[in-house]
Amino acid sequence: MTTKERILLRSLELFNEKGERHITTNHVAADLSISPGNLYYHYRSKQAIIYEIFTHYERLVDHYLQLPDRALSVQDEFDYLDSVFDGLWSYRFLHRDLYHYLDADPRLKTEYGQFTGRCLDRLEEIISCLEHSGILTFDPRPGAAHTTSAATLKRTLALNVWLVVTNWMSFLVSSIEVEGGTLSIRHMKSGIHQALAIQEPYVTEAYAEEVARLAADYPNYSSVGAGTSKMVSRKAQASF
Amino acid sequence: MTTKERILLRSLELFNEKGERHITTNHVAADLSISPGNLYYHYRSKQAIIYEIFTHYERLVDHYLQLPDRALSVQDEFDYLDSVFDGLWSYRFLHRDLYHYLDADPRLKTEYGQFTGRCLDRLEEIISCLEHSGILTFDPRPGAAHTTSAATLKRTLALNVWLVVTNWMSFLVSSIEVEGGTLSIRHMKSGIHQALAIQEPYVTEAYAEEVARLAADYPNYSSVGAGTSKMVSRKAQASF
DNA sequence: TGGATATTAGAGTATATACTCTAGGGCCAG
DNA sequence: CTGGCCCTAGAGTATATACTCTAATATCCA
Repeated sequence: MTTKERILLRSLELFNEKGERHITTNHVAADLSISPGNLYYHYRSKQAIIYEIFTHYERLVDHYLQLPDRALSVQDEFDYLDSVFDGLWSYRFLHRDLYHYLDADPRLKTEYGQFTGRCLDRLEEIISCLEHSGILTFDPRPGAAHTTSAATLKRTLALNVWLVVTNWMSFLVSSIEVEGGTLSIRHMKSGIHQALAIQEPYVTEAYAEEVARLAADYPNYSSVGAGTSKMVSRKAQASF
Repeated sequence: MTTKERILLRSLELFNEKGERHITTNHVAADLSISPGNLYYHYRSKQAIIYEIFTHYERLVDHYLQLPDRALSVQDEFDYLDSVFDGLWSYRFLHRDLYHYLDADPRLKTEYGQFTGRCLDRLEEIISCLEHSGILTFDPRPGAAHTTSAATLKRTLALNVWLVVTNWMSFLVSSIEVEGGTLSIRHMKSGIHQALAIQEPYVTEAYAEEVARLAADYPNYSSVGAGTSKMVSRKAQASF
């Protein structure tokens, strides 16, 4: 592995572990037992390192969201969610300070905006494929409210899934008291249930059971961490 | 207004406008035409200022989410969403660096975790009230998939609404190219549609129309900003 | 081999910024 | 008055940190 690659990789690891704000370029250099000058020979700024990490992240997620050349199964949907959560986890520092990075680098802001757009398009296509496979349906059903067109519905659904998935970790951080104080990929994956819940009303009866069965393999939010005490122990104590 | 109050208020304004990272305590002091020493006489650290802003924010949102002593109307639901978005907007700098603030201040982390828990409880109660009013229903419907209990459904729904609402702004920042480059409360409010969309499948037929009518008053995401070109111009070109 | 090019070292710097310290002014109770 | 106390000024500091500069060393190719 070249020095340049080592710098990138180790930066990512340290940023994820300790937070980018706390890791100086000198830290990274020291950790790799190279000199600051050396680091700056390969990357002209800390910003440049972060930018390159972003491009890796985007490439990874683009890759994950590719559509196969066949109909989609329920398992496929789980694989999508699973791998996207993996990606988010591997680059988790990015989402902790996203606003700041976009604010500091106009080029990044533009490209990241395009990336978001691409992801939403893909998500919408995936949803359409699942509809085509008979797993989801957006046809108005008897007794159900249907004031929105199916197309709008799918676009909105895609966006909401994206919002939940990409912000699941920040929610965990702000609500959970994890044992040991550190989040793990296991906690992260509990977000799959949240994402599924959004589409649940659109799952056809024929596939409902399979979805539920596959979902059971993933850790549940309330089981995985302490949470707020009320979140865990509460049992349908709703006021009515 | 006392000097202490002026410091807090102006800090909030500057943090929101320019970003907390870019506003030093010296900036705040200079802006108020007071000395740094004076500022530190009232607040022993920048952290302390931020902490106090947090408590104001939490008090405000707690206030917004109070349950009235009567049945809830559709209008009430819109009022909830509307005012929470107002709150998020007024304290928007908090959500830009949330992770960092919680990381830097354990006391804040604990209290914010409790705050999140409270909000989710309130949201769940509101949802239950709306169900009681006949606006929402979680009864299994013919032809619909129903593998989850109504109680779990409501809790999950509350959390998803919370996720979408609290992260709507960060999505806007990362996707929209706003005219003039600055986000406004108007952009923010377009998130109401997103939040509503999550509960849409549970709206009873009797109230669907009223919900749609009231929603029409709020700006739509695609109309309010340029967005990614594809987001705007695309017209149901889904692949099937 | 020898010269050019790529890489590395590491001390050093410029700047930002949160915060301190001392001194003094205004105000009010006694 | 006057002594004490809340408030304010403002110069100053300690520290962090992104980045530079020069010189030395490795590597590669003719």
